[in-house]
Amino acid sequence: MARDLTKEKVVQKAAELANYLGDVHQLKLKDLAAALNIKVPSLYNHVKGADGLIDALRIHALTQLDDLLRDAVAGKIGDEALMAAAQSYRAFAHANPGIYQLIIQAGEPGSEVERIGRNTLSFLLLILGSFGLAGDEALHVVRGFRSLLHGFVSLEIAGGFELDLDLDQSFERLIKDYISGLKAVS
Amino acid sequence: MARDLTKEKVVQKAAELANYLGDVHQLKLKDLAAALNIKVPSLYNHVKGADGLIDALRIHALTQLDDLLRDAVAGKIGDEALMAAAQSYRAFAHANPGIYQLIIQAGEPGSEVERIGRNTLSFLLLILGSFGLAGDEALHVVRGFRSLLHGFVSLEIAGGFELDLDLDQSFERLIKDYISGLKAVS
DNA sequence: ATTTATAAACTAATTTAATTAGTTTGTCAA
DNA sequence: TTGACAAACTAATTAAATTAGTTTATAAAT
Repeated sequence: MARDLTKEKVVQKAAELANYLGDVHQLKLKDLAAALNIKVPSLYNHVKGADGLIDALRIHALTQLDDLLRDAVAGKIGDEALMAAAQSYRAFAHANPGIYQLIIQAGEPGSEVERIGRNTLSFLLLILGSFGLAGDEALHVVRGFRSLLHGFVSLEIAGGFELDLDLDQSFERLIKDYISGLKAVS
Repeated sequence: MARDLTKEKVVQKAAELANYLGDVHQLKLKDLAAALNIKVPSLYNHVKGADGLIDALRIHALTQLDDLLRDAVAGKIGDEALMAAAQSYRAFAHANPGIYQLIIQAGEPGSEVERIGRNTLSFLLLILGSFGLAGDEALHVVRGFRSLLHGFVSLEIAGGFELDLDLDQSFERLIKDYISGLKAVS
């Protein structure tokens, strides 16, 4: 019965379904198995149960985000690089509403998740370097920047912004205000 | 068997346990019932099952946050009011790591949750008014401010900031940068 | 061509959690 | 003292995840 199902295909399908549902925790192994035309226990040949699936999805999401950021920022520096990073971060969240939430959990020391996280962090530091920031200064600002991005998109995805007011404008305004704040201080 | 157990006591105990566990979804009805010395089905006399409990905890959290903000800001205006609001928001999150996450979900139109949310929003608008912002301008900035706050504290609670670098400093820096950004534009 | 090893499927059974149905029992008010 | 009700209970059901043990298709080795 060795079919052509792989771990990658399982995770890919899980991501699709989770994004369709809008929340990864609404996806049940029963639904995933059905979508793959197998029985639930057969999933255990590919992922370590529900928890293992979540882990795999987290790695999937972090990898994809890292790729998107690097593509979006390529060739840009300073304000333009920061804005491009911000826009692609938000685009990633919109395209992945169901699994987005998985990216905020820190990885265990030594884990794959931690490795990818550090990778993305060092890339962000590179951008801030082009912006004129370094050392602890830059680390504080990376935290701030991540907070902005995560806060906005997670509120957006959760439906936390109720008013009838353009979200693109709110987002751009937020990033611009923050960037000009960075300049005001330095 | 009419004991002196009330819905308030059930919700209060649930909040304690959830905050102790650090994630409301790790709290099982079995554990809550045990802590209250009753059997699981008896919980249904007080809350509408697991979902009803979550709703009640959300209202509990939103109400508490609204109170804390009003207390913290009382008598302050401008920069000082914004900073006080930010610090008390973060303090709320630290004191309520398990149920904090519940506050970001928007309420159904007409619901209690929506009512409290609007209340807090109008209070924040009041602060921004003292800061010199009004209209759509102010609404965009409220969104930005909420994003900052939520982003920072949720990353913090989830362990998303891995580096050995003072978090209080990162937070204060973030708020200050943003405020000076607001001034730079206006 | 046949055997053998293995990966990946399966069925069946168990565990945990939430829920529903129906029953019992204190307390309070008529 | 009786009757109503709220709040507890037991027992049974449903849903989901997991584990154990079995079967089977493919692919490599004789």
